[in-house]
Amino acid sequence: MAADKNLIGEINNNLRHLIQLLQTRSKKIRKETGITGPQLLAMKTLTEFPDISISELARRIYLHPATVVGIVDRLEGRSFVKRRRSKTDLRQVNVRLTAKGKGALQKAPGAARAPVLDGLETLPDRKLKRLSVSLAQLVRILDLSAKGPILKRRRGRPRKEESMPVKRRGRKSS
Amino acid sequence: MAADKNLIGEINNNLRHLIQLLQTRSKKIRKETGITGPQLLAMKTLTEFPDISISELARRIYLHPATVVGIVDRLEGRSFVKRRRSKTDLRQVNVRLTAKGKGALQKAPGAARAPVLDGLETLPDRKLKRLSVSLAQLVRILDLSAKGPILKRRRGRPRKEESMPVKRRGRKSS
DNA sequence: CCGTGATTATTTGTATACGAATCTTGCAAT
DNA sequence: ATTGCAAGATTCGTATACAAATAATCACGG
Repeated sequence: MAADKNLIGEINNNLRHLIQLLQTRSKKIRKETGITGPQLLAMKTLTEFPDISISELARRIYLHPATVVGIVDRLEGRSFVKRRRSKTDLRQVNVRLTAKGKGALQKAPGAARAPVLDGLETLPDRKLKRLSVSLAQLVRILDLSAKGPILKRRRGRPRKEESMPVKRRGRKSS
Repeated sequence: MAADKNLIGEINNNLRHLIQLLQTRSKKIRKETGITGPQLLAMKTLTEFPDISISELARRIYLHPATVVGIVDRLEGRSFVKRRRSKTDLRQVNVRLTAKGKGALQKAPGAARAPVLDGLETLPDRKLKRLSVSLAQLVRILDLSAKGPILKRRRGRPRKEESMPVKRRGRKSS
């Protein structure tokens, strides 16, 4: 068994398995809390960065804006978050947690608050560090491979806006 | 910055990012080959293990049988695979690649054939080994945490069956 | 032989998840 | 000002992905 091939194949396999485990985990959290993993992640992010736009939220949780629209739709449907059209830039829509949303977050059990890492705390620091480094390396490699030789610079500027009701736009309103 | 919290948070973050990168990768493969990542994975698995049941295929690629049904549906729709009801166990449905499916696999570019690891080969063996070990560790921890204290033994027995046309069953046929 | 529970594939329902198209708004160059 | 292009949010279409329910079959005990 060629060492290289097997190593890479094993990594591949473990990645598949890993993703499936995280998926199952999300389902379990949903059964326990009524909130899915991505929804929880979005709300957690909104705790840390209140009132950010859809796009910025998407960037922070590594999702496509179109995906985040759906997640926010569902959260808003349950009154966990609220949308507001930005005053300074009418294209943007800002999202923020409601009191009900904050309450739901607090009621979520520990497993939900730390979306991944139940057993990780039992690992010695050394292995934890190694895991972190390896993951970062993997991400970096995939990232470069994805973006190719191009490297895009992005400057973020602070934003401040206030309220305003939100009217949907886009291709078609039902 | 508390070392522990940050490490775990970073791992979490990198996992998110990693999943998104793999997702994007799958889409790119689809544009290039017309076949998605999971479909490709299923076909690759069928190359290695021809004529296995839906359940076994699902186990091998770490997916829920219900998910695999959809994937096989689409592959069968394009005549890349074929379903056959097992003769020895009428509950099972076996899947195998067609000539067209094999051809499509061969035509898939290198990136598609190694679903993840373009840049990985450039890594020195030492780092590769560390990555593999860390991933395995992570998977093991999540797996245990998912299954809890219970450990289920599964014995797989070999299966051999032959042809037969497939008629759909289940809740309702359209 | 007959019932009972387990196994297998499927369907249904719901939630991600992304790309492409679209509309609105912002911004800069002419 | 006008034109044109970029950025933001949304919709649509498609593909994962899983749990629960369902139907068929199997394996087994009596």
